[in-house]
Amino acid sequence: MARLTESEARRQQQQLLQPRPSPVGSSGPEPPGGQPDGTKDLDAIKLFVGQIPRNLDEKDLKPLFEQFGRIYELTVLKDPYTGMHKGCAFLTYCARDSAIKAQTALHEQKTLPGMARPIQVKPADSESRGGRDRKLFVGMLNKQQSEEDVLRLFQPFGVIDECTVLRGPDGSSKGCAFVKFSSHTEAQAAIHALHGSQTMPGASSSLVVKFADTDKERTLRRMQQMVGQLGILTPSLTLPFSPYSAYAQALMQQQTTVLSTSGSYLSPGVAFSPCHIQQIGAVSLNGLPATPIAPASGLHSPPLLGTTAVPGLVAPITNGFAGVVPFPGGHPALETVYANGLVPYPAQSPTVAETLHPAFSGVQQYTAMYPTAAITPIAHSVPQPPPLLQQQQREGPEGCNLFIYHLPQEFGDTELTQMFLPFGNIISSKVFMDRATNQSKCFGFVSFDNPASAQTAIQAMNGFQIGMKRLKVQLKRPKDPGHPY
DNA sequence: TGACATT
Repeated sequence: MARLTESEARRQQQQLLQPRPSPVGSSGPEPPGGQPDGTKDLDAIKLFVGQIPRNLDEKDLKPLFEQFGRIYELTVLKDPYTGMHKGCAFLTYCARDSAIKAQTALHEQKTLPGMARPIQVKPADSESRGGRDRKLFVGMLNKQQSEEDVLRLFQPFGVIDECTVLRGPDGSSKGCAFVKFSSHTEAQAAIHALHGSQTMPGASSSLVVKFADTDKERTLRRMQQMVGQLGILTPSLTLPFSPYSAYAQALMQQQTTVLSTSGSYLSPGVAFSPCHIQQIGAVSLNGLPATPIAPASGLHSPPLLGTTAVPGLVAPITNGFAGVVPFPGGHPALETVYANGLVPYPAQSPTVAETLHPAFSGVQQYTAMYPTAAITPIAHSVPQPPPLLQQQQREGPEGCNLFIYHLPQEFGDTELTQMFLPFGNIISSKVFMDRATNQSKCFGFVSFDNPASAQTAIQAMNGFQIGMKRLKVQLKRPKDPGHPY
């Protein structure tokens, strides 16, 4: 009964999150009541209201709820496609207190005309899940510290709903944890008191306590890491979701594919399984100083470059790039670049940066032509260990083979592959090595299985800046420059 | 600067 209502609510909320076409006619002459009105408390609670008669819209409901305080936002849920009233709403008061009053007074207490069941008024699922309002990320823990130790550390600041130390596949701590308080205020207090307050034995810097990333932020962070680690100079690094570079876009697309392939953790209604948490942890930690990828740990041997320290399901891409990060020495400039995601170039203003990147113009065009088909093979190639290793040096059909010059010295086959993975199905990729020195010759080949992918890659990557160089990406010259006769 | 599937 109440169960049913809840799961229904969840479904409805999920539907709400799906893209919906612009409302057509049926929502009435009034603008939908979703416009935020005034300001709300930082810790305001978004309420889910269920068991509303379908003939009542926002303006009909307003008086009922207004008696508990000023309404910030009230939105009746409608079917995204039919625009049909779904019999429930989201309600946010300006004051947190009003929400509590309304819940107390109304939830299960009153039945609206025509309804078989009493009205439901309770915090929306989004209030307890997915949001970053009371969940903390804790980094720089001692790897010996267990959930109990973390609890002990955080208990003084409030009621803890959940505490999870992130662990690797072998069960060893990753030196970080999630701690969920019962309220935003408690979480905030813990941040103030604990962040940077102490350095755990064995940790490389002081304790990190911050609100956990939302899914969006996590995705963005990962994208930025990858982009940053590639040393791409792009002003979009600080502008969330600004579709600046075709490459960033491709990465985003690819990640979406990866994420949805590996499980439904993007779906707000689905609780993370411990397994997912571990995978997410492994990935999202990359940007933090505590990561296994950080130069502190044993990544200083060239053989590790690009050969994913974590040959996992979720993050071969990330790891592959991450492998490029720590340059053992001899490339201070690049190291700087990769570490902070910016190119140490005289030109760092967005304007100049843009002019440096012919490839960045026409992003929309790129987006439009980015074929869905090109994404699909990625989904296949990602979760499986890449079978690319053996099939080197295979040329694709004419028009599918790229010649790439000005590769960073450190780029190996893996990095090359991963850099071009977003654009299509790669048949082979090869960085040429000087056989005497075993050093890269800074050029290589990538072959796609279709000419469109090759063209897309050229569009996006030719002129692409990595470190101090800009890539040259062209079609490989046809095999026989002469003629068959 | 360099330059098109190598030993």
